[in-house]
Amino acid sequence: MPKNKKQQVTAVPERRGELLATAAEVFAAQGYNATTVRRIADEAGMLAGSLYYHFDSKESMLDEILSTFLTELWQGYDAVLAAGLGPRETIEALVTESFREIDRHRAAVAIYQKESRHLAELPRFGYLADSQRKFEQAWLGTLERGVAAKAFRADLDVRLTYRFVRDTVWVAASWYRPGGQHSPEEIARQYLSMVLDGIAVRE
Amino acid sequence: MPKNKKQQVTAVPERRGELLATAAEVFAAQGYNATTVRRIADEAGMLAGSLYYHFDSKESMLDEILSTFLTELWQGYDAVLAAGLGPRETIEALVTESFREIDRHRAAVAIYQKESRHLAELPRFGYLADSQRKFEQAWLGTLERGVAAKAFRADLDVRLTYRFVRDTVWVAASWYRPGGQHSPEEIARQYLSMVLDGIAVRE
DNA sequence: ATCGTTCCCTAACAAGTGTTTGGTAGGTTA
DNA sequence: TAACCTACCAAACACTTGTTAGGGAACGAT
Repeated sequence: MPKNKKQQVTAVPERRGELLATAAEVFAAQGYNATTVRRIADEAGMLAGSLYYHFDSKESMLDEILSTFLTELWQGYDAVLAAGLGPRETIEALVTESFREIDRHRAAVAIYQKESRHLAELPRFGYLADSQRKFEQAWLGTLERGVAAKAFRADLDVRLTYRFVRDTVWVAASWYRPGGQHSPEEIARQYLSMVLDGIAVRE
Repeated sequence: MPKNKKQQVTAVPERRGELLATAAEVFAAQGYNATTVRRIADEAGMLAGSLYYHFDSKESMLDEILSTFLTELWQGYDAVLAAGLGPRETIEALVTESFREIDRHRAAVAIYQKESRHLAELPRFGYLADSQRKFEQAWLGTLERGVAAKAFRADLDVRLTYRFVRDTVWVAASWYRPGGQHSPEEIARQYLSMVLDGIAVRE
């Protein structure tokens, strides 16, 4: 029977979270493969070997960063999808939620963008592929629902539109800086205005 | 005085181009740092050391791939910008040209997307930063010109719009496959329709 | 005082990295 | 035939990589 330490009452030991945060920053800035554990340790003010007191391996750090992010992301998404909104409102809510996630997990999103494609092939990161499927289902389904309900144009290739929308939202993690000029909600508003109504002036 | 061999009459020795193409494919698929020269040599049917008959270093392969791509890109862009088109037509032409470049240099574009941010800090790859500045100037300038001419909406943050447009165009390299269902021109048409007019149905 | 736990350091390991050196088969030229 | 060039191989180099083993300082609990 495991003993309940005082520190373990908080879900994750504090130091562990700090180390994951700095690791995520370095991974995001330099790329996972280009990042050495010595670099992470440097940034954390310790030596490379000491990281292995907290983590099994470099890969398990990456794993924990990505899975933590995806878990939180789907909490938000599932709440939106379960709300029974119309297609346009669902898209608006998904976009807004996405920019909020970027605000909270900027580094993790950047890593996900760069590495998920080839990571998904590894058995350990199979949940990345699962998540991507759920993702496509949610967005594509909502777009198709919108076309059927005549809320969205029928003359656009819906799969192409899905890709454009998906990519534009998430790639924002590469330039977004928390505490910057625009709040996540403001960015979402601008983005939705562009995608829904276009940037051209209407005659 | 260097002798002019028959084979050197063609600007670049053929074998060199083949090797660069396979290197670009592997770089794009696995990332530059995650790619070993042994893997590239494998793919080319030779041994790692043999690559150094053709190239100075792994980095110089990357350099040649990216600079070749950017040179061709700017040939196309400069032609568009010099044509004296209106803002909307300029955007349309830039987008179309961009998707054509993706069609021709898919691997190079994918590499550029993934690696340019941290590569630009290296002196050797300073031209990446230069290119990015020119790029911003061309797109942002055209958008501002369009707002002034009342071709584009004035209530959108033009810098935010620039980022969205830029990213969505280039990130297409990550899913685009030459010879697929859509031609570059068709993709450009759909994309422009979305960005200019929006996906919502107008009342 | 002793024990156990937490958290880190020192020092090394084996595997993999980009790169170099010397050699050589085969074709072309003189 | 002899010299030369092209394009590769074979084998090694120095270095970096992720990871491990053993140890020890701090500290609260017993």
